[in-house]
Amino acid sequence: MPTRTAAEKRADAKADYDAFLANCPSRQLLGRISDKWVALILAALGDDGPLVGFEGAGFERAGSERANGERADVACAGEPRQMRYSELSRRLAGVSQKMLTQTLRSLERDGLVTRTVTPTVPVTVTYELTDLGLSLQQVMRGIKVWAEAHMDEVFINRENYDTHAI
Amino acid sequence: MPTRTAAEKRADAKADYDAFLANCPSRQLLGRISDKWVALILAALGDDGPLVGFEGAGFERAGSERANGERADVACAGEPRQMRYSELSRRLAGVSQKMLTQTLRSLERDGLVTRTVTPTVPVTVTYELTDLGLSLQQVMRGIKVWAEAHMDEVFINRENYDTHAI
DNA sequence: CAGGATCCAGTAGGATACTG
DNA sequence: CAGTATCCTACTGGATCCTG
Repeated sequence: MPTRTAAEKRADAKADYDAFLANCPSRQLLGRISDKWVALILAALGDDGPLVGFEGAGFERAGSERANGERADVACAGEPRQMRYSELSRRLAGVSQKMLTQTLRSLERDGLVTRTVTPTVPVTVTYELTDLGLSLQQVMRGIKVWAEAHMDEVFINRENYDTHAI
Repeated sequence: MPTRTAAEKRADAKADYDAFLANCPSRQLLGRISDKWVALILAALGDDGPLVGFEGAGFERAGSERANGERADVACAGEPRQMRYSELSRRLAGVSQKMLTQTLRSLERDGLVTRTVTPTVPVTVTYELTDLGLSLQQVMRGIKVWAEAHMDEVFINRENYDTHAI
């Protein structure tokens, strides 16, 4: 059958992408997902627990208890990771609507999140990770965690660097 | 003892960093490391093998054979992940000297890589991951791999998105 | 509520030229 | 070789106003 879409042809071409190459699409994709807001959005939509052993059995979720009130807006009840625009906006403190919308659109286009519009009185829009998005979230999560975990160490290194080498 | 550096005071403050907060230093750090060039530099300095079981025993390294000459500049012999400036420059195809130098400085300052100058005739500078850098590389590697692995899927999603929703 | 549309400042980042 | 310095453009991203 001669009617094959470009997508199909690309799919079974199985090109071995290499982000080290300047013109490889994966380089561009890498640039797209290596983004602060992407990391935070994915983390927000996926922080219903560590789910380390995802493909297997028991995935325990991080106890959603944050004793000190302040922000208990995590909203991870039941079958989680499904947030409204305004929830995301509040969770990612300091994000501008432009960046939030723009990043969400990009994620939606790439098939990492789904956007669901519910025609209530004031319209309700929810975002949710797709399976693909979840797979990326698994690795992106690590970056955020790493940053939070090694902040102190980095601080000390910076101080050394700045004072020692003037 | 009253003589405690700011670094020390910060260290045992053990603040629970949260990148979701706008003013948290970890947010800034997250922004810094969520970078295409950071990902590629770390990957280049660390691609001496999968080293999944790093802390444990046998780490097999990816066979450093690239039959077709062209670029055999991977230079992962012996005790690997130690690259010269020019090697990195060649490996990260398309990177400008400015971005390469700038990113390397930043990584050095944060204690992720070490910079070693050997006063040969034309000076020789090598970069190497620190333990801290290696720990980050372990997670950053996943992003590059993910991008390369899911490129096709993303392509299809984009096509659907673009055609379906005009 | 969930954005779309603009405007505009800041900076990321490439190109080029020069140096120890 | 491994940068530094400078210039300049383009895009990032915030602020603001507007709409269904």
